[in-house]
Amino acid sequence: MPELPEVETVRDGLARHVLGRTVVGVEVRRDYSVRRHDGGPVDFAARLTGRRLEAAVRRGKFLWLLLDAGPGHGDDALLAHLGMSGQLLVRGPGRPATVVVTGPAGRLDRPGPPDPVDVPDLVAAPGPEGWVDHPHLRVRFALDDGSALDFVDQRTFGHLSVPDLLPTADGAPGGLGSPRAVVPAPVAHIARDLLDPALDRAAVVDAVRSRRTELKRALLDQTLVSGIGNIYADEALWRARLHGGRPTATLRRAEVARVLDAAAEVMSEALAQGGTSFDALYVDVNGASGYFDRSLAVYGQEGRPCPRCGTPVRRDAFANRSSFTCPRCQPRPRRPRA
DNA sequence: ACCGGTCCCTGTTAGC
DNA sequence: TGCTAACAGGGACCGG
Repeated sequence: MPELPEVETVRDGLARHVLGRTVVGVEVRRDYSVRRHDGGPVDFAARLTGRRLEAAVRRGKFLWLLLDAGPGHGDDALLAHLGMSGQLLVRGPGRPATVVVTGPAGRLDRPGPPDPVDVPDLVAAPGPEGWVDHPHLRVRFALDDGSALDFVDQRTFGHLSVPDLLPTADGAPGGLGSPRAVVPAPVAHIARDLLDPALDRAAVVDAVRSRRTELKRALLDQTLVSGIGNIYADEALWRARLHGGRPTATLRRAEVARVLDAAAEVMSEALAQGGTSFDALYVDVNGASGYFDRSLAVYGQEGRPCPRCGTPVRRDAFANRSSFTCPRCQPRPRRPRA
């Protein structure tokens, strides 16, 4: 599923493939994919038709395309969250599909080669006259140059909407890639992420310590710092040699800073690996799964040796999910987690 | 106001 | 072999 580095790769791809284009048609094939849009599917399509895509912005795992200002419509944006299986594919006129975004669902939680069926049907797709639709195509945007932007989402946790824009609280750009100090209303409560130069790292450290919860829960709290999911939380905690069950109140400033640095580091590395050869077909899919195959120290590695000390990685239930730790590098707190 | 638990959804896989 | 249950994931939402 797309984590922050993958979403950033998508943002970058959108910035280079669809900016400046105008939406000439919108086809909503699954209403559920626009369930967060207030006016429903018809209004969703109406608000986008005729609008120009002006900037591609990301904050945490939220992604949005700023729409042109003008009479007859508000100050708004096309907002996307890819959920756990969302993809945005640009299908250029006369070319096979360009994979703008990773990756077949489940590649990260079940490491292995890319799905041999999921992707090749895109390669085999003929030109615009006879496009073969992806089986999980949910929404299609027809663009004015004959290309299309496809929202494909197997598990439908992702969603699209066209919300109004609000000014940012700190006056800084709304996110990476934003020329303006605005954010979509549904993103207003989402904190900046670790790749955002406007993030106040020291303030995040204080905010984490002021919480009355456990460290991993705080790392996953998108109102403190955004973009850290279950995978990166576990990897960052392992790098920082901290147990996610540590009560935040017992943490030193330096410990919180260390785990935040580690999270930023893991994400930057993933971005560097996944984003290098973006334009080549399927590189994201292969690159992403390759990165995770080789680079995950603990996540999903139950029973395999810790890369640092060789102790078997341990799996514990956590909030209806799993946590992976090295029992030696990451000692559990004295008081067992609640 | 804050915090933890639940649910949304689908395809794959484990287990009976 | 064929079925069901468990599982993965982020975030909105709700109840304490």
